[in-house]
Amino acid sequence: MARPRKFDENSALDAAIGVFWAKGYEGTTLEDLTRAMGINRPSLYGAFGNKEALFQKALARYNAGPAGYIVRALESPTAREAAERLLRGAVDLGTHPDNPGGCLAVHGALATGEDAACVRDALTQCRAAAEANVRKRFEQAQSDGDLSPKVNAADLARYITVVVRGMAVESASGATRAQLYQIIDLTMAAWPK
Amino acid sequence: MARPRKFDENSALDAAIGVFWAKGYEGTTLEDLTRAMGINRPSLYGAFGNKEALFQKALARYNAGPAGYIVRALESPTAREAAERLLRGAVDLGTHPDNPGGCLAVHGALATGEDAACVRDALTQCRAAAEANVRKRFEQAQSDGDLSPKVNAADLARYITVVVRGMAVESASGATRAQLYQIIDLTMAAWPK
DNA sequence: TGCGTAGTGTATTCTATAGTACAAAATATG
DNA sequence: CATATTTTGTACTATAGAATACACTACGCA
Repeated sequence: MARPRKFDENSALDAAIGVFWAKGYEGTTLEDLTRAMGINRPSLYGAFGNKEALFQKALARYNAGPAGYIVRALESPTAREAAERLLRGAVDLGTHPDNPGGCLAVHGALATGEDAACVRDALTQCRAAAEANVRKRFEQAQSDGDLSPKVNAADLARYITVVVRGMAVESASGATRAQLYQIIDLTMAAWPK
Repeated sequence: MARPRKFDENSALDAAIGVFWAKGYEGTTLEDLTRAMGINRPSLYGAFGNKEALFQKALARYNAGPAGYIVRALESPTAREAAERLLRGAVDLGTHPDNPGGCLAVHGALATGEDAACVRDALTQCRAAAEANVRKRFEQAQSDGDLSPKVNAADLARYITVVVRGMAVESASGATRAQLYQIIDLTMAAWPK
């Protein structure tokens, strides 16, 4: 019962994700955002609050969308398969031609000034949560019997996670999909027997 | 034959390294810099040019100093030992209590706006150069006979490098030294026979 | 001892950027 | 058809941050 939105909130968020991903939180200006989202400033503030709130909403959508491969990978029948799918998913996402390189959770705000501390911390938590999910999946695998109980699940999860994040850094440096696929094979060569 | 500097250029650079490392290039303000360096703005501009030039000088000093472990590691007698020392050096540097977490080459400017593109590209090149040095060392090892000629040296170098950078991201999330040492063991388990 | 040179300190300028005021526009409902 | 309500567009404000003007200071050398 009022003037309707001219834009689709989710499409606008997708555009914002792209900008934050490519330029990082601090490197992104409101003009970058309004241009990419195809809306003007008051509409952005009306719909999303402010720059930080927009980032948080974009991050939530990123986790549900592009980063959804993580949850799906962890649903694999075995821990080993889950790890392989995690690695492959990270490469595919980070080198997809339609995306900026790497991963929003790594590129968004790794080191920042005080103003962006909230955003930086949100990403840190986001990465920690992902790692914790991997660990839990590996612990489950130990209960299931498809992963040796002698293995330290936390260490193994951290190892896979470290490789995923290293590949995100590497794709920002222009590593190709084929090059990163080779990393997966090497990484999995360390998988415990 | 003029008024002498009140400050030591290298000490000032060390302070600048610390700030850029902790907050990233874009997250660092000139006030952050002048406070940490203990000098005022005109002195900074007089001695270093501008913010970007200061960063480049700081990066050069970082490469020669804190990141000097890379070159030293590559002087190890065997490729395997070089890889282990690379990994250990990265953990030690990235988790040293006197340092910000991680690595300046990763945290300094991974994704930026247009203004910081030069800095971002300099770091990309810096990382690429490090990786190339590792690859060359591994190729040398193949000539020396301490690394199988069947191995793809570029892939192996990229693998080690990816782990190093992933650990840098991880230490920013608060991973401890002990936790990252475990990663080294796992990483080296993939070392080719 | 005076002068030239380079460095320092305060205060300022200029610009970019996050955020907003306000009026016009567009719809649903009475 | 009128009105309440939300969105939109233009223009603005406030502020922070990079860079600098200018006067003053300290030292080497003539």
